[in-house]
Amino acid sequence: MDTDYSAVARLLASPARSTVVNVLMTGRPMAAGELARLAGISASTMSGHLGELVSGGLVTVITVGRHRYYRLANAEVASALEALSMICPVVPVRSLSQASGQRSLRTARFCYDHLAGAVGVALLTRLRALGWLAATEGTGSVAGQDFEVTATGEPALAEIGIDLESCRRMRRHFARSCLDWTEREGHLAGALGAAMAAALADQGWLTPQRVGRGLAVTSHGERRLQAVFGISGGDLESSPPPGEGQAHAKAGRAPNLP
Amino acid sequence: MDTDYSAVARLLASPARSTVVNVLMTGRPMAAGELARLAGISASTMSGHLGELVSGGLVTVITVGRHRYYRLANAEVASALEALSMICPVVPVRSLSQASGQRSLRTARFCYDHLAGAVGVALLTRLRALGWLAATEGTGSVAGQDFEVTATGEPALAEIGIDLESCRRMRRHFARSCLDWTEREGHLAGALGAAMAAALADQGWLTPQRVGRGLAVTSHGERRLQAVFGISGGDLESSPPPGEGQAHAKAGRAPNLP
DNA sequence: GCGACGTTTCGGCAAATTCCGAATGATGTC
DNA sequence: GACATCATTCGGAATTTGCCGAAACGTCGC
Repeated sequence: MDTDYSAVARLLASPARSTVVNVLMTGRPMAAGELARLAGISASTMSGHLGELVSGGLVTVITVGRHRYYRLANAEVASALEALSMICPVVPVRSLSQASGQRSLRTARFCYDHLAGAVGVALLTRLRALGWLAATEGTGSVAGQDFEVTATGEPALAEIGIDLESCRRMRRHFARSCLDWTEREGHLAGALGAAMAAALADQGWLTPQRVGRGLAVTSHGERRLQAVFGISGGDLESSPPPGEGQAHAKAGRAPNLP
Repeated sequence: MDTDYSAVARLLASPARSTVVNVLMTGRPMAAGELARLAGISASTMSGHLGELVSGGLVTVITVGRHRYYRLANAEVASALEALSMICPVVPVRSLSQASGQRSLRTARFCYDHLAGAVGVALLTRLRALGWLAATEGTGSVAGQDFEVTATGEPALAEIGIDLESCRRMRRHFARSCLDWTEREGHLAGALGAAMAAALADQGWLTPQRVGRGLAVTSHGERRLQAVFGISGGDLESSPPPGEGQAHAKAGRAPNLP
């Protein structure tokens, strides 16, 4: 009944392994050698780290020929890492591109395999406002809400290249909101979220930053987001200024001290 | 622009420090010596651990006489720990009380200083349904929603011993939903959430388990929850069966492999 | 089959971590 | 003021961890 954080935390405690999961947060599977190069350590050392991450359940591996591709084990791991990142320092990789990188991370990024950040949040908001997506019966829940595509949404989503049928066939939630840890609102996750992220990236609306997992909206994407969803540039200014957290609760309930 | 998980994770990686934050998740400030006893290590060793947790920003300390009481630094830390706990193993402390402890943790528990679990979720749901609480303007957000007490809610909450004025005076969010990691829905956080948790515990509706941070609903509490909020016992059966996570996303988007 | 390449396993070294007991500070009690 | 209590700092021992290079294993291309 007690939670033991130490086993999972130990895996993240090494800078090398921390770099690995950080890179894998992009959603892109990565080969062992490439991860070694990115972390700046030898291939043999990285192999040991990856073995630990796999046996710890944080990462899975698929073998393709002589390569072995690693990725995060599941959405729960990605979700936990997102939450953890809110109390972790952000390391200044390049003082030059740092500011722009930070900004792009808040604007748009991959969360495991779907879209997070201001774009992800705006997208879900608009999809609901446009009536393309409707919440399923549910419990009037505030988070983790499931959605279904409406009759109007069906052709509209097909228009932008989403294959709804293959989404439904997948053995995962079809569409559900996922708490966004920078925007503090929901963004679209599940099979549909992954498909939309893939479609938007594929059609050049978004382009990955050279470093990190941030995404930038292309000028083409800006026009299309406005035309298709009615999302203007102003919607992508991330709402809460950085450093203003969920609750400064220092003045919490008075403890019953002796 | 990269997140460095290692610094924070290193702090949680030791079983002793993991025990500390786990205990502090109850919201109760704890003295250094008591924490040492709970973790089964010497006072001097614990003192070193606590120093690291404080300088790492996870924990704060207040000095009262010759005692020093430690607590989690803020709601963000508690939130991150909640999320992390979803991918952490649960350690069987006592094989006897384990099952009942697990259950009580899903039914009700403290999340930092407010109420989480099925009770916390049911409470927020009912407060909205009864019209005592209304979402503020906001952005039609799915999570992290802020709330205000309505004209009908005002006297009703006063009835059960909530001092709304002192809640409003606090330098923290008045009322806001916080994602519940076992129920996957929102529960009531913020100053009002803390006040309600304190009131319910104070009036004997809930009673803390001997071990861990779980809470049990007393039979008196069961009657009162029904009478005041219309929450029946059935509402407190936690909805998603354990082990059924947010998204089994193994069949994620096909990676663009070579 | 042969060499090139990506990856993992093994042995060993350097550094960090964890822990304790003894000593020191600070505070409340008599 | 003397003493007990709570907490911290210091020094040192046992253990774990992170890292590398060398060697072994599989797969690909010729």
